[in-house]
Amino acid sequence: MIEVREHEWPSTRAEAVAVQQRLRPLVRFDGQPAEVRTAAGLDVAYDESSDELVAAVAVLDVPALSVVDSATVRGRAEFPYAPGLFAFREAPPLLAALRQLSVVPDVLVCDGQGLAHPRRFGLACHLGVLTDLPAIGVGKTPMGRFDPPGQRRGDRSPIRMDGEEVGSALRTQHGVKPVLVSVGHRCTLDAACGLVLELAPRYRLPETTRTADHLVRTTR
DNA sequence: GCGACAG
DNA sequence: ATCTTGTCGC
Repeated sequence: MIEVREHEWPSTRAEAVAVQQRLRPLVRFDGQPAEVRTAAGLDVAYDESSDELVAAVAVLDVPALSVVDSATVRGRAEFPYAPGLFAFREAPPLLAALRQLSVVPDVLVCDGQGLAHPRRFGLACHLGVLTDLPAIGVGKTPMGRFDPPGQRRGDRSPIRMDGEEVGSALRTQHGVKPVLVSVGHRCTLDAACGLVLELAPRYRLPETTRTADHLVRTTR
C-alpha cells in the first residue's frame, strides 16, 4: 500500500507558496526504478458547481498498456484554482485515490507540470514527494517558452523558464501538438520522455492519462 | 499600469 | 476544468 508523507494543506495562497518552498528541496532526481513495469495515470474532473469533483487513478502494465488496477474518489475541492497552486486543489483527492490502490505503481504520470513551474514544484513534484514514488508531469498547455520541436514522433525541444531548462516539448505523434514533459520526482528528463513515448504509441496523450480521464467522466 | 496565468 | 457544431480522416 502507498504511504503518504505527513503534510499540511494550507488555506491561503501565501501559506501554499510557503509549503511549496518547504517541500521543494525534497525533490530527488536519482532512485529511478531499474525497469518500469507499471505506470499510473491520474486525473480529476469537476461538476457544474466546480467544487464537486471525481478523482481517478489507473494503473497500466508497461509495455502491454492493459489496466491492472484503478480507483476513483468523489469529493469536494477545498482550494480554489490558481496558476502555480494547482496541486493544492487536485492533490488531496488524488492522494485519496492512490491510497485505495492495491498495486503500487512504479511511476506516477501526472496531468500537469513537474519542474516546469514558477517555483519548480508543480503537481508532479508535489505528488512525488508526498508518496516518494517516481513521478513525471505531462502537460498540454505551456507554462514556459520553447521553440517548436520537429514534426516527427520523438522530436523534442527544451522548455525554458527564467533562463533554465525545466522540461521538454515532446512530439508524441507526427504533426500533432507536442506535450510538455517535466520531471516530478526520482527521475531524469530523458527517462520521462522515453516513458511518455512508450505510453503514447497511438495518440497524443499517454494511455495512462487517457484511461484516467475516461474513468473520471464515466464515474459522474 | 498591463498582460500572463498547469487544470 | 467546462461550455459546444461541424468537419476531416482513418
